[in-house]
Amino acid sequence: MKRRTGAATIAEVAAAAGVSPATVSRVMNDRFLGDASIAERVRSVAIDLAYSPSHLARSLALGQTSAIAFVVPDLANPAFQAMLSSLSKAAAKDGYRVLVADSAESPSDEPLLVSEIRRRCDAVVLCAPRMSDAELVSLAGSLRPLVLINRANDQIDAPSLSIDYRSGIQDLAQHLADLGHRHLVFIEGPEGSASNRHRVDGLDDFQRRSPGVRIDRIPGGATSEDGLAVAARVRDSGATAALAFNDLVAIGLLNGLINLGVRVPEDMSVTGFDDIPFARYTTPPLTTLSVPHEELGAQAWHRMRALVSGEKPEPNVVFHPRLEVRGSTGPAPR
Amino acid sequence: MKRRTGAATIAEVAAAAGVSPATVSRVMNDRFLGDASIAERVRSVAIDLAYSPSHLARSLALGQTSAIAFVVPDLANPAFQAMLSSLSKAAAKDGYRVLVADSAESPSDEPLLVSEIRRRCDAVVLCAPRMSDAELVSLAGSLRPLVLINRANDQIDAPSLSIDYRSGIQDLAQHLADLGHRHLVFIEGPEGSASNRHRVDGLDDFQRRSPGVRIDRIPGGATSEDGLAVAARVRDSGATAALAFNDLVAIGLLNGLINLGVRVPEDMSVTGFDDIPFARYTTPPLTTLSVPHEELGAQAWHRMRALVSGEKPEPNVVFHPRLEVRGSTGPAPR
DNA sequence: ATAGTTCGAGAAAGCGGTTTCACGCGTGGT
DNA sequence: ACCACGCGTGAAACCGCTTTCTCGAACTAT
Repeated sequence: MKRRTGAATIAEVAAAAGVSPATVSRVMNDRFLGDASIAERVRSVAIDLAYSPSHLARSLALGQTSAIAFVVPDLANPAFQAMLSSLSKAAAKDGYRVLVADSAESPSDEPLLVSEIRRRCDAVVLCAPRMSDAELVSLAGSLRPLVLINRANDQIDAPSLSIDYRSGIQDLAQHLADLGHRHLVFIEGPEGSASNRHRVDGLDDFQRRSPGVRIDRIPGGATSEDGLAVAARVRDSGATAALAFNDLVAIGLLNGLINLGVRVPEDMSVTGFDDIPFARYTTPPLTTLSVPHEELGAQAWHRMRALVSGEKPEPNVVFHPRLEVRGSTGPAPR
Repeated sequence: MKRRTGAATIAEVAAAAGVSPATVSRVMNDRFLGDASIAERVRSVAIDLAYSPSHLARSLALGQTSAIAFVVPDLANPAFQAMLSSLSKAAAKDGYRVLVADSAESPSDEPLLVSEIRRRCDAVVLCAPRMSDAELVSLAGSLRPLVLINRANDQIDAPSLSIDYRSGIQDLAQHLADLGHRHLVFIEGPEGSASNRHRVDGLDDFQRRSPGVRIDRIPGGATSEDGLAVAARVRDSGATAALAFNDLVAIGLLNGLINLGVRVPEDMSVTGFDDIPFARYTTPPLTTLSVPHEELGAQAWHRMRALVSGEKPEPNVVFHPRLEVRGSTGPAPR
C-alpha cells in the first residue's frame, strides 16, 4: 500500500529503542511497570524521532475517538454559536473535541448528515433538529449516545435539555398585554421547526386565556434578513406590538421599521427571543427572553460525559427563559 | 479485547452474503466489476444488517480522515464564528468535516493544543494564533498541510490569508483626522497578539505622516467587557475619538461611554474593526472596517482543498478591509 | 484438444496502535 | 537442589477496513 505519512510509528520507536512495540505502548500510556531505565530510553527515542501516537490507530484499537459531534440547523446563529463555544470548552477539559455540522443547506438530508457525522465520533449532540418527530425517533437508536437540545421527546431515551418556549412566549405576550397592547403579531420561524411550533402553541394558550387580545401571525424565518423583509407587513398589520421568532429576526425587523419611519417603541413594540449578546446593544435595546445558551452547552457536555462513561446522566432539564425588559417595548400607543 | 460496539462489521456482512470482505469493500465503494447479482446480494445484506463502514477503520486504511481542524483564539468572537461557519459549509461540500478548538483558556499551551488536534485530522487551519513567531515557525513543519489566516509569515511555506490591519487602521485614523480629530486613543487588543501589533504599527505609520495628530494607547483586550472596562479611562484621556481593537471592544466601549453620559459621536467618536453582523445595529451604528470573514473561511477551504489533493494552492491574498462609515463617528467637538 | 489470455473473487498483508497471553527468568520456601 | 511463584517483557491477535497479489475458471486462438 505504501502510503507512509512520514511520521514515526510505534514499531520504529520500538526498533530504535531495542524493545517491543508493546513496551513502547505501555510507556507512552504510563502503564509501564518495569525497569525505569527502559522507560527512559523509550521516552528519549520517542522524542528524538518526534514520535507521537496516531490518534486514528489508537482510536481504532481503543474503540473510541474522544470526539463528539454537534449538529445545528444554522451555525451562523449566535445562539447556536454560544452553545458551541461552551460545549467545546467543556468537552476540551475532558480531552474531547467537537466536530461541527450545519444542516442549514438542505434540511431534508439532515438525517443523513447526522448519521454520517455520528459514525466519525463517539456521540452526538443534536441541537434543535429540523427533522420530523418520526425521523428523529427512528434515528435516535442508531445515534446513541445522544443528547438532545431543544427537542424533548418522550419516545426517545436520551438526555434532553430544553427551553420552555411555550411559557416563555407567553411571558412576552403578557408583558405586552400589561403594557396595554391588544393586537399583537407574531413573526413565525422556519416552517416545520419544532421551536416555532412551541411558540405558536404558547401564543394559542395565551390567547385562550386573554380573550381581549388578538394575535396575528406572519410567516418569517430565523434570520435578520427575514425580519427586515417583513417590516412593511408588520407595520401594516394594524398590530401595536410584534413578537419576533428570535433576536436575529427582531433585530432585522427593528431596523426595517426604523427605515420605514416607524418609531420603536412609541409606535410599535418589538420583542425578540434568545437574548443573544448583542440584544442589549441594539437601538433601542431589545426586550427579549434570556436563554442561557452557555449553560445549555455546558450541561449538554455534562450529560454526554455521563453517557459515554456509562454513568447515569443527570435528569433532563427544562430551562425557563427569563424576561428581559429593555427599551424596545413600551406602552401601547394612544 | 472483546469490545464489540454492536455495529455490524464488514466481515459479518461478508459472511452473511457468502462472499469475502474484499468483495463487500468493493461493492460499498462502487469498485466492484463482477457479477451484478453478487453486488445486489451484498447490498441487500448490508441493509438488513444496518451495516455502515467504520469511518475510523476506513480512515486508518486509507490514511486520511476527511476532517480538518480549525483553531481560533476565541470561539465566542463573531468574527471567528463567521469564518467557522463558512469554512465548515465549504468543507462539507467536499465531504470534509471540521473539528474546532478554542485556545482562549490558556494561550500558553496553544502549540500543544494545535499539535494534538492536528494528529486527529488531515490538516489544520490556524486562525490568528497568539503564539510567538518562533513557536509558529518551528511548529509549522509538523502541522502541514496548513493554512494560515491572519498571520502571514514568509518563513512558513503554507498558504496564508490575511487582512491588512496595518493599512486598515490607518484608513480609520484618516477618517477621524478628516473629521477634525487631533487626539485619538487606541484601545489595544490582547497582549502579544500579532493583529494588535499590526494595528499599532499602522498607527505609528500614520502618526509619522500626520504630525498634527496625537495617538495614545490604552491596554484593552478583545471582548465587550474589555471595552466596557476602559470607558472611563477613554473619557478621561482627553482624546476626541477612540479606535477600538475590534467591534466587540467598540460595542462595550460604546455602551460604557453612554452609561457615563458621554454622547457618541457628539462628544466622542468611536470606531471598531471587523464589521461583525451587529455592528450596523448598535446605537449609534458603528463605524468600522469591513472584513470579509465569510470570504476568508471559504478561501481557506479552497486553499486547503488544493493542499490536500496535492495541487498548487492559489496565491496568498491580503484582504484590504473596507471603511464602513456609520453613525459612531462625527466631527470633532468644538 | 491444448496453450495463452482475461477476468472475477478471495487470501492475506497492511494501516498503527492496544492488550492478552505465554514465556523465561530470578527468588523463596522446603 | 527442586518446584512454585511472581514479575517483566515480547509475540501475536485484534480493532475494521482497503488493496495488492494470486489463483482458478472461463474464454479465445491455434
